[in-house]
Amino acid sequence: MMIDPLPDDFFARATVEVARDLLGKFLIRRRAAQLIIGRIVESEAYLGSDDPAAHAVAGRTKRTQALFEEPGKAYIFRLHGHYCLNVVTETVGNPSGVLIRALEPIRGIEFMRQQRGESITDDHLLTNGPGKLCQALDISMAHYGVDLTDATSPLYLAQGEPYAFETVATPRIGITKAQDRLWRFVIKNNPFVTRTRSF
DNA sequence: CGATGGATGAACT
DNA sequence: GTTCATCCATCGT
Repeated sequence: MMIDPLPDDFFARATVEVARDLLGKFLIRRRAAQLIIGRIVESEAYLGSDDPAAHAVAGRTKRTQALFEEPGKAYIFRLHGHYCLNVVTETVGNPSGVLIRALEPIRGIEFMRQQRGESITDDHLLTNGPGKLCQALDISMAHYGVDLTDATSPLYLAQGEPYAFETVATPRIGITKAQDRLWRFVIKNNPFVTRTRSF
């Protein structure tokens, strides 16, 4: 049950709602016989229109191609030498998505340590950032456009197990435009969220 | 074809 | 609090 994938219609909704509802869900990386699992504890919504901070403002390019495809697909981009993972939302042609910013390691933590480097001794640092979690789960451009609603994919999203928490909305991190919009969502008091930056 | 600039992370003071 | 290594798609020439 906890590894049943989320259905298509979970993602074919308003992006801000999907971002908030993804908190507590499981991100699952299938590698051979092993499942690497993290609980989503931080997310951000990026809208296809009226959002100056979103990649969608660049229009349909080779980089943003996946954003224009079906909701539930993976949109991955490279930034400063790191990968970042998004889930496509809304409808085909509406280039919206949710950035997965932090995970709480659930299963496969030894694999995550190997991926992140043996110098990482504090488990809180394994997956508390969009680039870190991609490194920890071995997510790369090989997963660009994969179906995150399919349990046979190397990467997908699942309901997870029951988990009670409070949600907090804050401004998004690392952007210079539209900083007034409270489209970052975190699980209150969860130690695996990213540190907030100052500007 | 060179320049630019990030939805970052790590290592500093 | 700060700096800086990082990569490549995109854009200007």
